[in-house]
Amino acid sequence: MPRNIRPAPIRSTAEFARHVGLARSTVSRVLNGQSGLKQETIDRVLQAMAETGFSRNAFALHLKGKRTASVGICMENLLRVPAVLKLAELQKRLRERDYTSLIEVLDPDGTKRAVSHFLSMRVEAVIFIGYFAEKEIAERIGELSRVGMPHIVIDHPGVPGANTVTLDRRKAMEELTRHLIGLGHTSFGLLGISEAAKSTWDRLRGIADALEAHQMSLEGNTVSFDHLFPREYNFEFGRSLAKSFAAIRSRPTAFLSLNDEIGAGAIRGFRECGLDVPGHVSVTGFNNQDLCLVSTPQLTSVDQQVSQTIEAAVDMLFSQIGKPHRSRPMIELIRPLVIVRESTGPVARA
Amino acid sequence: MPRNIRPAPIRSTAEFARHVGLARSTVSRVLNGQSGLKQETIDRVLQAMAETGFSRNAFALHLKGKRTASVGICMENLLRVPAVLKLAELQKRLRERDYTSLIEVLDPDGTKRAVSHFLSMRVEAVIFIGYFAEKEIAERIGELSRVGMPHIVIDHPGVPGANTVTLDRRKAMEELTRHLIGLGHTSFGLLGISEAAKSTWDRLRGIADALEAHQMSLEGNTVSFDHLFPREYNFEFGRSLAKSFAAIRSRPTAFLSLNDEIGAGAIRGFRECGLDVPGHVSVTGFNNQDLCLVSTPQLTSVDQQVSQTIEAAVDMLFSQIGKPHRSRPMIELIRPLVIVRESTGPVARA
DNA sequence: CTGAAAGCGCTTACAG
DNA sequence: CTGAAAGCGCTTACAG
Repeated sequence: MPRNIRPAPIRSTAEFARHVGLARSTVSRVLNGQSGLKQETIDRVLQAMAETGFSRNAFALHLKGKRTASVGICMENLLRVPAVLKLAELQKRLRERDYTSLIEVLDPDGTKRAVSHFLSMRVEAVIFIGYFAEKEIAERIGELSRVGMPHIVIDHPGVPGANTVTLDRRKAMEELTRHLIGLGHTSFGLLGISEAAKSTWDRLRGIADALEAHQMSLEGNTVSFDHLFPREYNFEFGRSLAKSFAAIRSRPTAFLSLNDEIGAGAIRGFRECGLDVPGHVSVTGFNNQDLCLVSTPQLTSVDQQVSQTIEAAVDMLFSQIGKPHRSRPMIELIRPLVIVRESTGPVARA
Repeated sequence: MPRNIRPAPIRSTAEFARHVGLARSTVSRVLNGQSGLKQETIDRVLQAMAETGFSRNAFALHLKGKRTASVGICMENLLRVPAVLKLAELQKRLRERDYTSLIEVLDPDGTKRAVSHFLSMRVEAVIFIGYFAEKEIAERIGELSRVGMPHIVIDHPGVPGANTVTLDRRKAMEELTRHLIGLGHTSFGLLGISEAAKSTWDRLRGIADALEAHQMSLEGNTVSFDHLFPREYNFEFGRSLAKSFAAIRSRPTAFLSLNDEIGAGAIRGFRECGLDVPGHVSVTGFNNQDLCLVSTPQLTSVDQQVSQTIEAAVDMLFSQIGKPHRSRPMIELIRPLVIVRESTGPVARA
């Protein structure tokens, strides 16, 4: 059956040159877009490329010394929507600069293997997106700095020595808290935000900033029930917390959540207990995901400004590639945007 | 300042062998885990690796003929949550088999460049996730088949000649429609599901299947207002459609949506017009995303069964790698799971 | 344009 | 264990 006879694929420029009837070096020159070639020759080569599906072996190409024009991206496994948007945006911008990207989606403690893969692939830089195990990422940054490999850490603030671009979560929480204080609130419930989780330390500071500016404090004006439930940081976690708060007498009038899922869950929980949002209690989320719109009432939240974040990261990245290594890390904070929706309102008159 | 003097990174096994004080071939044997080496030698090499951060040049490694043990993944740009879950799950399972993955996140019509990149990187297979431009992906599959490159298409049914794993969306819509018929509904509004979008053809067929089994038909028992709004397929689209439906007299009593966002938007739209869900109208979503829980009432939807899908895809993939090319494409349909929640109920008594 | 040659960084027999 | 050698598939001068 002739339809099943496939010509063996061409595996090298030598073979390919023979097939086109040209010298190996001539083919090579065409493929590298060098000048001084007859148009006819060029066309012959390109047509044969299309016909045979031949493609040069990238491994030989880069072995010969050609830049790989690639960067490695370590992406935290916990794939929430904002992280994914960042990845897509990042790859788009890298492609615009003719860079390819190697992506590894991994557990927060799986960076070692990924980075060594990147190094063996001779990437020109390494990017981390997400929140990784503190010790691990600090080690990786140390290793990369030691060999002078450019790097960026996106959204994991506080890694020693790391070039970092991150949303100013402290500022975000400060603004959110100020918004609530402006509505008359003086007692705050914290949902999933606590000193226990290292990654939320800066948010707690932001809340404190706003409180202290109005002669309030974390100790005196915030309450947490996080210890009552397993830390799932999802809709059900928020719902459970809300039900616990609904059951007590001297309940806070405003609630700040770690993320939108918890916030939406809290709204649901309060309403199931007969409390009106924002009539009786105000609730905020974080991340400004689609589900803020889906919630009833729609959820006040904080936008991550993905586009600005990635733009800053890419700029910072290319300020390192091909330049001498700088010992001082660069740090850029992205200004958050508070989106006020229906879930926050004036404190209820007693 | 000595702290700024970094030793120049070691760039080759030759240099590295000199540094350790061993022969190049000995180092090579250690790195390849060959037998017949003194433990002391092995330890010396491994320790020096750790100290210097040396890693073999992957390009030389694979040029020499070592399998790349890599697959290329083309990922549609339109990054919805289920697609991302698939990506993460896929990469995890590939890693378990010691495969690395090259991922390109791209526009539905950008496959050509990505695939040629994969081929030049000598991947052992190519995977497509998402819905691509019909003509483009058909061309790519043709090219890949011609050179005998294993491939899988996930979630784009109907590509000629393609090895395909996809959720049985026809079956899904049939079951969802049967669920509604069982609740007494006989008049259905379609939100974002129409013949116009090639990608929803199979869902329309599924609805027809269920209707026809009960002496109903698409023509006689379904209505669409899709033509009144720009096709955004998001929350606002659903909300606008619902408001249009709310305004008419002989309104359907059940609504089938293209996705969860539209379904949630429809619920919101109906409620804003004073209609109770599911008291007056029932609404369904598709994809079973987190936001189904956030919606009030919670949204009846269809789960994509990501884990089963990826498992089937990986199995199908490895049934091709290293085996002779088969001319008959393999096709596997994944059985969907209807999740009934609060947004669907008995038809209202007039 | 052609053709022969060197070299990129590896691995893998091979003789010692 | 060492050391010299061949070869993977490319590019890039170089002489013709």
